[in-house]
Amino acid sequence: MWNVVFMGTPDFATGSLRALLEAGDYTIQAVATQPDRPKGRGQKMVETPVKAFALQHGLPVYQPLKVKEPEFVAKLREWNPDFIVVAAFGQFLTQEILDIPRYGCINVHASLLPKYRGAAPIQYAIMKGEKESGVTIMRMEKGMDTGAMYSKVAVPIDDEMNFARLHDLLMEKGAALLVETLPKIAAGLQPELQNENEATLATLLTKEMARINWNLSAKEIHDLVRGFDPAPGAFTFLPDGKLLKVWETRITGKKTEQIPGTVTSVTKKEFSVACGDEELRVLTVQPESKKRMPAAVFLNGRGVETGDVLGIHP
RNA sequence: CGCGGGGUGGAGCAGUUGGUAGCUCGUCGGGCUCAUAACCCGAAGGUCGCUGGUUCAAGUCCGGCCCCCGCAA
Repeated sequence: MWNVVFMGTPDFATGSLRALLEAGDYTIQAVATQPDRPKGRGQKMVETPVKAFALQHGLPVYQPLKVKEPEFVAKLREWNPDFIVVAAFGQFLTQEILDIPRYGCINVHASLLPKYRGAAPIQYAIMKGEKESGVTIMRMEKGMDTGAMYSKVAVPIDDEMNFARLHDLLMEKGAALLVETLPKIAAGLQPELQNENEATLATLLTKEMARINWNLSAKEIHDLVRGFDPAPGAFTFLPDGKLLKVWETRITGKKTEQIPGTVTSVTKKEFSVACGDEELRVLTVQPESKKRMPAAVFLNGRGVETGDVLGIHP
C-alpha cells in the first residue's frame, strides 16, 4: 500500500481518483480541490466534481484557497505521502510542496507533452487539427507542465471527434496509465526530459476564442466547433444580433467567393456558410435561450435565409 | 434576491391596441413518378407550463408558483 494525497478539480480528475481507489493499492489520505464557488444562474455555490466524488466515497476533502498556505503544507508534511497525484487541479504547487512526497508529485496531463502544456490541452489538440493526442504522466516541477515524463499513451483524433469524446477517452486512458505507472515509479523508473524546442502552450480559453471568425478556413472553423463542444461552445451572431451557438458542422470542400459569414444555401435540412475559403455546412445549432437543435429544426422556425450574414455583432 | 430570453397541436416558430389559434416540418391517407428524403391533394392532432384575479370576453392584462435556456462567474 502507498499513501497518496490527491489533488484535482474537474471531471477529468475524477477518473484518476477513481482508478486509484479501484486499484486497491493506495490509501487516499486526503483529497484537495478548489473551493466551492458561486456558479451558474442564481450564483449558487457549487462544489467541484472531485469534491462530490470524494465525499461519495468517504474521502476527507480539503479546499485550501491556496495549497501553499502554511497550515495546509503542515498537513501535507504530517501525512507524509508516498505520492501526491495531481490531475487538473488548477493551482500551482510550490517547491516546498513538490519536495514533500517520497516519490514526488505526479501529474496526469491530457496531452502528449511537451505539446500543449497548460490549462486546456484537450480543446487545443482538436482546435489545432491534431491527428492524435494523449495523456502524459510526469513528475511535477515548478514550471507549468514542464516536468520529466514517465509514460504516455496516444489516441487518434478523427474528424468527428469533439471535446467531450476526447475528454472522456483521455480521462479513461489517463487513469489507467496512472495506476500502471505509479508502481514503476516506486520501483525506480527514470523519467525522460521534455524537449523544450517542441513545447507549445494551451493557454486558458477565453470567451473570445469561441467566437467564430468566418474569415478563417472552413477546416479551422470546423476544428474550433468540435474542439469547443460542449464547452464553451463556438458561437456567432444572427442578423438580428442574437447569439447562435454552432455545435456541429461538416466540411464541404466547395470553394466560395462570398463574403465570409454569408449564408450561401439553405435546404430543408441544413444550411451552409461561406468561410474564408470554402463553404461550411452547419448541422446542429443552438439559438440564444434555446436548446441545442438540428439545423433542420432551427430552419423550421426563424432560421436563416440565403444571403444573411452571420457574425456581425451589433 | 447577479443580468436577460423563453414555456402555444410530436418538433421549431407566429399570434396586432384582449373577442373562441396560424405557419414550417413531422405523422396518417390518397395522387404523380422508374423512383424519391422531391412534388400535388386531403386528414388527424392544441383545456395556449400551473394557479389565482381583472373582464361580457384572455394565449393576449395583473399576482404567485414550476420548468428550460443564454450571459456572467
